[in-house]
Amino acid sequence: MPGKRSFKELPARLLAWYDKHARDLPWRVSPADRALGKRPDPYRIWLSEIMLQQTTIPHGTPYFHAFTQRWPTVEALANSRDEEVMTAWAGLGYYARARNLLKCAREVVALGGFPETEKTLVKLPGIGPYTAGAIAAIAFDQQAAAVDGNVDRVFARLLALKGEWAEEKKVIAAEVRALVPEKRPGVFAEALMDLGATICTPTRPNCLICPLADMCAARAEGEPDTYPRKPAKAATKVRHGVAYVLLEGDEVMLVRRPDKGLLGGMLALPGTEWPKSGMPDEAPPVEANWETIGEVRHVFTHFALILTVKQARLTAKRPDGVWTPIRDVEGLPSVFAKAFLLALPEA
DNA sequence: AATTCGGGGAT
DNA sequence: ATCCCAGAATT
Repeated sequence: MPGKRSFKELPARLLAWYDKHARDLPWRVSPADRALGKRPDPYRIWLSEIMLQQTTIPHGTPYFHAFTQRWPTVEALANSRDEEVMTAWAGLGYYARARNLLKCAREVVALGGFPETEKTLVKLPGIGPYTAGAIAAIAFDQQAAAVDGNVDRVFARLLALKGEWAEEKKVIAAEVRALVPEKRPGVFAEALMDLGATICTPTRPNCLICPLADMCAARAEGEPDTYPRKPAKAATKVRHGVAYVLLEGDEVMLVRRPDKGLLGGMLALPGTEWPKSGMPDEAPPVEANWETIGEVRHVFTHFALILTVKQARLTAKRPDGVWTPIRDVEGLPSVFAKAFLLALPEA
């Protein structure tokens, strides 16, 4: 049995591959343009990294365009009202990211610009180990590692890691840190992610065209797609709730959810709690002639929700709501957007 | 170390 | 149905 594989040639091999096969993404500077001295805009790199946390590029990209058009600079974003940013983020999910985005923008402006090192970046709200490394490397050419889900998968296979996944991830982080080249560390970060996204894919990796195939222990074993070996996830349970569409004239009553917890800080339809078991036992927000207009099924990370939607027309507005003309409703998270659509199918 | 936190697309 | 996605913050 040979000893631990050497990845001495890995960085050069990977960079050569990337020079030819880099994905063209809106926030990126291509390897060719980098060679001409062009540098990415730290604001755009930061924004894209936050938006793409646990989010696919097809889903995040339209939001990236909308944000950069509306807020071209971190100063513009920092000066925006919280509600505008939450509305623009609606539908993208993980709304703590949007709250932290604004906090971070304001801290960055107070600092006079983005800090340039991993150590300082990671102190900012919404920036964790991955994002700090990615920004430091990609935007500031720091010799930092950016270990995302792609990179975890690539190295789980290169090393054929079979142990407990939480421990193996630490092994991977150390391995990647040791491999980051002095020159073009940002390009190296992008290249590793692209390899995972386009060749070393979760299912059916295309080892035949992989530039690292000869270094890959999982490839040598013959079943690379069985890596990484992650623990099984718990089954998602079902919860029930009721959402209310209160109409008065041509306006609907919305509410602003508190900053903490699920859908924190977002606009919503008023409704019951969603108890972990059983049916909600709360009374409707007002006495009215409630009509059940449908049911929405929506899957969150930890549970599935069956939301009964009831509608009533009032003759006087409740004072504690955010009354909004029906045609102007925007900024609802997906579950409430679906529910509202039941009431206003033409909207 | 485990849990919370969204949403949509691919398989 | 299950897994995955340029993960971070909280408990």
